[in-house]
Amino acid sequence: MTPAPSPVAGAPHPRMAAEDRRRQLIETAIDLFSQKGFAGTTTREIAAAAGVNEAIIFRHFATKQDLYKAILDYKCNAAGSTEWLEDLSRLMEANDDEGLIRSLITHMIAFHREDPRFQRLMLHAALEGHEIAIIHHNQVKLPVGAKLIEYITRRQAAGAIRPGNPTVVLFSLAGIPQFYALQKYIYQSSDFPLTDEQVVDSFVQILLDGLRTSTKG
Amino acid sequence: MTPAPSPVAGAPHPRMAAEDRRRQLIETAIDLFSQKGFAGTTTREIAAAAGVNEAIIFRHFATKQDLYKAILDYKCNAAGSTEWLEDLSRLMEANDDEGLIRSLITHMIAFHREDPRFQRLMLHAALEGHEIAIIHHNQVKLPVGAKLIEYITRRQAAGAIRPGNPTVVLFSLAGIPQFYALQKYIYQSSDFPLTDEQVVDSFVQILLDGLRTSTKG
DNA sequence: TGCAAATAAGTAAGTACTTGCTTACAATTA
DNA sequence: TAATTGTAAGCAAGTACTTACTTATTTGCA
Repeated sequence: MTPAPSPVAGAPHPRMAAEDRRRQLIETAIDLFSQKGFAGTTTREIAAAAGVNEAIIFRHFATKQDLYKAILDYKCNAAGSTEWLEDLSRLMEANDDEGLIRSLITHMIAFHREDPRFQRLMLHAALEGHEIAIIHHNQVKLPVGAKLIEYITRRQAAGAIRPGNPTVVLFSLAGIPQFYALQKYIYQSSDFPLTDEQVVDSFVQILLDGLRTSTKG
Repeated sequence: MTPAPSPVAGAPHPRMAAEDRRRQLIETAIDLFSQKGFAGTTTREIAAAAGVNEAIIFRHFATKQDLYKAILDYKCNAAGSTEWLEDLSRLMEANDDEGLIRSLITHMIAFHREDPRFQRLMLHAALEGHEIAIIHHNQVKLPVGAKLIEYITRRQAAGAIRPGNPTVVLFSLAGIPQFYALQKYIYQSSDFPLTDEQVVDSFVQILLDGLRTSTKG
């Protein structure tokens, strides 16, 4: 039983096991789709980048669209986002506002830092109105958002968070790290001197002061 | 001197004056590029949407890229963003933190509400790494950002804004309205019950409390 | 174990169609 | 007439996808 060769793009070894080849094609596709979008990437390019003939793409995936959708399954099965959800739940039960804000910001930034290709891909998909963006939105963002809205509402009732529409509070909470991560990891418009940890600390302080019941009148 | 017919897509009248036709093609191109991206839009589609033969696109624009770039000139010449810059400068001179935050947020949201097509287009361009996104970034966002950084630094020295890296403060300031506008006007993921004015009020309060020198030891 | 048969991974060279862009020519206005 | 706006038809190159066929690996059975 020989160990399967690691699915590296452009590896010299031909004749790969089907599962490995499939993974390699998906990885290569993520690379290219995330850089140039779905319409901007050709199956020929993907094949060339993977170092195989174009036909084998269509042996593993019926259509280009199928390869596109397979990316989502591949990433969702590999994602360890369930641990994070449990983390959030624990902090919510403890009414730990600061811990919750910190965890949310930290993870939102970490997602972009650790997998900017996937985030880029999802942005492309969302802009082009592709199905996979909607699926991802409904499976990941909506549930988290709903839990947070619930928590915010409860904490508002307890007088710990400023009153007002809880969605507005959520937008403030999510907007800051999202914008930061976009600028730093997706557009890479400016190299930024501070580490993510330092930035997170500042964001947490700003949001804590901003979101808690006003100390002024 | 007959009044030029308004450049409406699919207008029944052929034989348009060159300048009008040019404008109409640009408007139509904005529509399609903003929906499907540059690579995802064909010149044939643009011609069909404009109700003319494909060849006349290339009479007015040497290449598809040229039409793409012309959009930027067209929009920049029509933009009334200079007034806004003067508005910002005035508020900065007066050290009016609240007024400045409100103006920034209001205008960032208004840009998306009033011209979501252009914002979508720029998002596409930024993701695909097109030149026009860099030009727009350098001509619009960088100058405003630099002015704001300058202001924040000054107000930090005066003890009015919390200390720390001014770019972090700017990210908080810009991130919230940007995220809100993206969700509401670009992705249209959820219809939102509150008006922009109400949302702006909340954002201003949150940011004022969050950004001013901490009231708590 | 040895080894042919079955299975699956690979390719070269196409398919029908679409792409951005061009050319030759007709209609409209000055 | 002279200039300009328009179009029909098509080009070479590229698109997603197929086909016919070759090669390697696994498997069933002596």
